[in-house]
Amino acid sequence: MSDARSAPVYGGESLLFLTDEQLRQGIEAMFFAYRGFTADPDRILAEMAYGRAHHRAIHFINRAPGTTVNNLLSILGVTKQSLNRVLRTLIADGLVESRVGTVDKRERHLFLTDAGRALETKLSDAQRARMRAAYKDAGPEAVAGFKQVLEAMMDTSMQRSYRNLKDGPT
Amino acid sequence: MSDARSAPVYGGESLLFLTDEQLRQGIEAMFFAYRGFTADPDRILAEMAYGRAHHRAIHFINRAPGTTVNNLLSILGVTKQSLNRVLRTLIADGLVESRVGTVDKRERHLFLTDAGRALETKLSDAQRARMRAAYKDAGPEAVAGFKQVLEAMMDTSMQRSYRNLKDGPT
DNA sequence: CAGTTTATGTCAGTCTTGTTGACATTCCAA
DNA sequence: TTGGAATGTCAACAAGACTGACATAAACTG
Repeated sequence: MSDARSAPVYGGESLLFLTDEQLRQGIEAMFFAYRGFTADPDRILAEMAYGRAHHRAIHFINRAPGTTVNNLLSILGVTKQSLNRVLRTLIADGLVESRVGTVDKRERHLFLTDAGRALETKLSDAQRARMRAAYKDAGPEAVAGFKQVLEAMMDTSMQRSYRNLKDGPT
Repeated sequence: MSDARSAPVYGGESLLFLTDEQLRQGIEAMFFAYRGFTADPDRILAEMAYGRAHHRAIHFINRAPGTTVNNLLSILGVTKQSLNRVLRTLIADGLVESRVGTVDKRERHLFLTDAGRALETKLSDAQRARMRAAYKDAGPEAVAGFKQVLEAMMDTSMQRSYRNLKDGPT
């Protein structure tokens, strides 16, 4: 499995793209690209007292307004205690509003305030600008491949979250 | 710039893939995929007293044996204090060897020991297995697009690091 | 050779963000 | 109605990032 010479086998098509060296390059590409991916919002967040965790919470609350803490938890993949600390500061700072559920009073439904939406836009704009440049640079076919590989890299539970957000819950 | 209706403009080809919604999907895909990307090594590392920082150091030392601390620093993009803490434990645990430079005695050249290489292989295998599955699933054309977009997402300094590792230093 | 720069390492302190444990509230079903 | 399950909160702690200050040794420069 870790054979550096892992034989490029030929079936219907060349499998040279599955050599360990190719895979290693993909791993390094992911590493470096993710740094670029987060760099711009990180710069903005650093000026305020916020971090990447705040960005993620804001992003997904914006994406699915009224979502519950539990739902957000499963999307973000952190513990509720960790998320709660972030939410507490966002609520205290008036960026997020937490409303007690009407049908189930244990649940809290989360919404961005106007100020929260303003920050979301600022962060999103920065991140999308880089994304747009990369997309434009690579072209639509490359983008299709990009998404295809990323989706195949996810756990099935994440694929479900991803598709739910993409297509809307069924 | 944050106009959700950002006009799909038509030039020589459709630019529908550059809508804010498409970019947002790409952002979320990166987020979820990166979790999958790190999940397997993280599980292994958690069993030992190590974290993702140790993995990164081990990966790049393996990739460029004899590299100096400073060089590793610029690849990883962390502070020397942060890297030093990680290296200290890896050296103490006998996974990494630090040799004083022969031509410049200020420099320390870093190498994996046999034990270090063994761990590297274990971590790499896990990560490559997922990568291989994703690649196989998506096919060679998608993989080409995947790499193209990732590379376009990097800062130029990271692109340089990435290409150096890929093609070997000129 | 003296002074400056470079490469590395260390100590101390802080911040973000993850963790576990304990607990309060609410809902639901036996 | 009572006990368990679900939801969310608070407290304490750990990993790993950061900055700043400083020490040492070697290399370079004028």
